[in-house]
Amino acid sequence: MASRARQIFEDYIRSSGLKETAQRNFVLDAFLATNNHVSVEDIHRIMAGRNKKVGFATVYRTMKLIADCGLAREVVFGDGVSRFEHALDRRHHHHLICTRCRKVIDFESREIDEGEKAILEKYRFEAHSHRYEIFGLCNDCRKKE
Amino acid sequence: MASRARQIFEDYIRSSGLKETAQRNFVLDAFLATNNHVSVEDIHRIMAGRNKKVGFATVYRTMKLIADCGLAREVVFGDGVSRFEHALDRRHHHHLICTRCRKVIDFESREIDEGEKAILEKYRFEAHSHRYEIFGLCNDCRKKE
DNA sequence: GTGCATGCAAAGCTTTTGCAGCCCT
DNA sequence: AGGGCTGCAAAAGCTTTGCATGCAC
Repeated sequence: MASRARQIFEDYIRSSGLKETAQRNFVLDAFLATNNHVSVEDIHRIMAGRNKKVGFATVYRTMKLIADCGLAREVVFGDGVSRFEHALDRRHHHHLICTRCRKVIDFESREIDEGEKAILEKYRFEAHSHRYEIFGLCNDCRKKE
Repeated sequence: MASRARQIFEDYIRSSGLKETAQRNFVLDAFLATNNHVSVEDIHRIMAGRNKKVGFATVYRTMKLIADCGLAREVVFGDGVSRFEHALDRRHHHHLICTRCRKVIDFESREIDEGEKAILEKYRFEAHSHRYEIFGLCNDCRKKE
């Protein structure tokens, strides 16, 4: 699947008249190597560990490309840092965020989706994107308390 | 109700060993005069219009106090600006945010609340706070399209 | 009188932008 | 050969902090 992602990225680069560069591929590989919710700093650190130093500006610029071609989705947890999660073959979901260990659990809920649908109809609102984030303690951290 | 808010603020100030100052009251009054979702800059502008100039730093510091005593709740819509909404006698709710006219509509949904409850049980997660934000076009802006 | 509060400016953070030099095509 | 790409540094925005002065108690 990583190779499929690379194919999508390459196609996007080509069809947009952009150029395939080593840096862009390093950033994509670093992102694909992660599981979830990485910040630009995370990506930068991963590459540094691989001796693939790329400037922060380039990481920012490349992550935008990766998001534009549908491989990543930007998520904002409200701590002033933007993060990216995988979007390829990934259904839309929401997040449980542990404020103690910083773990993020993805969830989906048919009931919540139905509730949203009802709200949108009630207010005749046309949704383009949405996010539902629940902050608190995960099960592991509750046990440790 | 504004007077009740002022009472709560005054009690909080006194019981914390802080000092009641003209600036703090100006900020509180400016906040109480608003309806919804104001940024620090909004507060500052309102006071400027009343010829009550207070430094930005003081507005930031005072809004934190107002939130600490339960009169305001901080909300983050992901555009890099913190905003505050009224919290006194205000049930928890979520937001529909029009990306065109920037209007914010509050909503509540029993169905969504139930869905959240089920998710929390499923993951044995202890929620401390949550937010559900739906971005898109409000009814007025849809008509104008 | 003491110590917190204020205001200004400076610093902090994350993210964006400008620009000279570099490299893909 | 040419124009996009990179990296550095500077800038931009929002928010916080340090510090001298001022004011509440």
